[in-house]
Amino acid sequence: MTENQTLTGDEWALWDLWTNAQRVFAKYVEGALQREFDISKAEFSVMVTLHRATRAELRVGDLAEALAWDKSRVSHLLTRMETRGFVSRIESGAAGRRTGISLTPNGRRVAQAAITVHAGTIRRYFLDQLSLEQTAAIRAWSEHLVVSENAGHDEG
Amino acid sequence: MTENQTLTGDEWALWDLWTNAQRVFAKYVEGALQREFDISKAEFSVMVTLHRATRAELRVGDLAEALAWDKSRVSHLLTRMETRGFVSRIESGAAGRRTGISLTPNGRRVAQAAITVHAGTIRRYFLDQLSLEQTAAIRAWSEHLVVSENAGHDEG
DNA sequence: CAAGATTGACGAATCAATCTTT
DNA sequence: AAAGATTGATTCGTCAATCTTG
Repeated sequence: MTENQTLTGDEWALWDLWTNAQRVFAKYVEGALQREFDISKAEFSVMVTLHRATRAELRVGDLAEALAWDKSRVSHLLTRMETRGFVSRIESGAAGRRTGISLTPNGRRVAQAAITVHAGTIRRYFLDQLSLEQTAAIRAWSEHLVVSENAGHDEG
Repeated sequence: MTENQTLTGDEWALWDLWTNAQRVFAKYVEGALQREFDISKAEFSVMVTLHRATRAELRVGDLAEALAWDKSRVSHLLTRMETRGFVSRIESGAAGRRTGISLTPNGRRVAQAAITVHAGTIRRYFLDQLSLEQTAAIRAWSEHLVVSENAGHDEG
């Protein structure tokens, strides 16, 4: 539990270093998407989800669940992406005339290219920088956290 | 360099796990500040910087530099924090009647308590979860990235 | 009215433009 | 005019309210 605690200088330094590294890394990853395709991380996430989907059309709720986002966030973003010609909202006549979302041909083209660039950035600044030990360390810590969330954790 | 690249399933899984862990961790850290003090991460950052400062008053530019933020962001945030009674903008008569920023008594009290809670959260979800090897791994990767930024990196 | 989606209002961050002091 | 700070416009995300379909 969170008793009265403070961090030592070393602990603070590690924390500070780590948060800074995250910031720098995010800057590289998102900067590449912005520079080369003028898309945000959020737009990229939607593109990836649509691109990977086996079904041709996804619903807003599917996207929201896959991305763990608010439905309204998805809806707002889709409106902007529709304006820019990346996605289209279509009628899926099959299972009850619900609105379906799909990438436009142009959106699909951008998605493909962005995924490649994104993979390169991750490789360059993340995967290629990690030794086996570092990979294991990151995996272990990450798994612990993600599992703790799914398990529901006892909050103070 | 970023040639035509894709990620293997394992690589993608590691990346996905890691980004998820970051999200979960941020949720814990920021959630605690929000829940217990109703302050955002940004407000906390300003409080910490003011609290740690040796000088009694900092200028907007000092805060902006320390936090690596836009000056206007600092200014906007200070306006909100001033409204909430956390900070005050005062005249520092000494070195040329420039506006100085300082924590109010209440702001200082909240800052102190928030720093303690924050330290506890970091301990619980970050420091206590890391073995020596993991700590070293994270430090090495972080240092590499942060140094690469300061050195200026060659952008493909 | 329940589920799914959209819309509007607001808070917060960014960028450009403006104001102030020397 | 240069440095420092603020302000305004725009954009994105969140929350609550509304619209729509069955």
